[in-house]
Amino acid sequence: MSSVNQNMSDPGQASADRIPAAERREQILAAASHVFGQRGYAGATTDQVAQAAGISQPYVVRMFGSKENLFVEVLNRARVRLLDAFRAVLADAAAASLPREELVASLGRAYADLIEDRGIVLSLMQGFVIGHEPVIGATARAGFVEIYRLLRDEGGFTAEEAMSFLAHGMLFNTLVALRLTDHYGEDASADELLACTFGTKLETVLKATGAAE
Amino acid sequence: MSSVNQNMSDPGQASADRIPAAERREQILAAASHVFGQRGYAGATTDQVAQAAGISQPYVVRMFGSKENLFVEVLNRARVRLLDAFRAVLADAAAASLPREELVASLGRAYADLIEDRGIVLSLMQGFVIGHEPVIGATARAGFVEIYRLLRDEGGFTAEEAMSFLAHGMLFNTLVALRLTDHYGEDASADELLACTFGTKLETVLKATGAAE
DNA sequence: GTCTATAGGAGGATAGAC
DNA sequence: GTCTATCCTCCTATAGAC
Repeated sequence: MSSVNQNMSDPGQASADRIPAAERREQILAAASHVFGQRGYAGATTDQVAQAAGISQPYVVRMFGSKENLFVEVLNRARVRLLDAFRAVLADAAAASLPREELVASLGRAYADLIEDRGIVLSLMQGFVIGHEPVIGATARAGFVEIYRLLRDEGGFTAEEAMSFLAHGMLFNTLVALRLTDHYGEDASADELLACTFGTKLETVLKATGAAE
Repeated sequence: MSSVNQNMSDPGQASADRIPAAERREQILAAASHVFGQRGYAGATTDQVAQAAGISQPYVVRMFGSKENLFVEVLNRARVRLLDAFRAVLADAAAASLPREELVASLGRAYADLIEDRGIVLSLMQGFVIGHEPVIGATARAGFVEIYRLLRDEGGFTAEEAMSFLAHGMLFNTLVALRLTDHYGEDASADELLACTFGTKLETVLKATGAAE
């Protein structure tokens, strides 16, 4: 959240807040994931992203060309993170030749762990919900189908299994986006739903979503 | 979509486009459901709602006080429609003392039929995704929990059953919001997922989502 | 690589006539 | 009940200096 700059292993000019573009880019994407995840594409402003990243608004636009393009890159980053996490689980599962049920549970836990960075899951969800936008919509659709395909092809899921897995993922996303997790303990029905949805990962999720402002 | 006015049973001035407030209100809410469902709360403008309703932008604001308030009313209207549809199914099921599995299927079909007016389902989804907004978020949370409670209390679902039912509903919403339904036939994986998710209601959904612009 | 200044355009809301 | 005119804020994007 702060704009402190640590001692770079990269030599050259040691002072001044000049950071290599690649690193700055990642900083901005991380900040943007957070902001877009929270307020949605239309609801977020490039200035909010800039402030979260500790830089000026025009620089955000300068670096990504446009707000739309920035959001597309946020979606791509989130998709890659998700696919990587799932592929890691699949590799482990193949090595240990886990039974199918165990695999589903492992993938579910990996998904829940992704919420460590709430921006990932939420910005994806914000992308899913604006399929109407030509560029963003196409990106979101392609990403969604790619995840389905991963489960079917690399995970060996049946259509039914993959569908149900995704369904629970969408409920997961919705409960986080709704911020029901932030209101844990206020309503018995809601608590029951949260407990049932998140299972053993309830604590993880509550902690991750409660931490951020 | 048109602003034609039919012969009112209500007497008084027969000409001029003056419509009783209650009816106008419903017109605006229907238009707003459509627009908000499509573009989200922040992405939609009161002027788009006005044009969809065939009236002037200031009149929309005048009648509902603010854009935020209009959206809250859209959410309330959608929630009531959904709860009514579910209660109708539950009443029938009780009368026929259907087995649990049949009940779940019936509720699923009722939900799919709601998509006849895509705005209902989509504006709800757009509400769920901005839990961050103080007023709208609280409304959306309360509505979501109310649906869960209906399934548990009036439907006799276990927590697990209700959770899974909601999960599939969220996937349903997501696929419609993503507009994957508008791209049916373009990708084999996507088609498989759509077929698996919507089942016998696939045709209904494709027709309903394909019709609107 | 990063900032300040600012153009230019929407969009929500209000005033007030009819 | 409904419109036109309009204010004022906010926001994306560009220009150009350092």
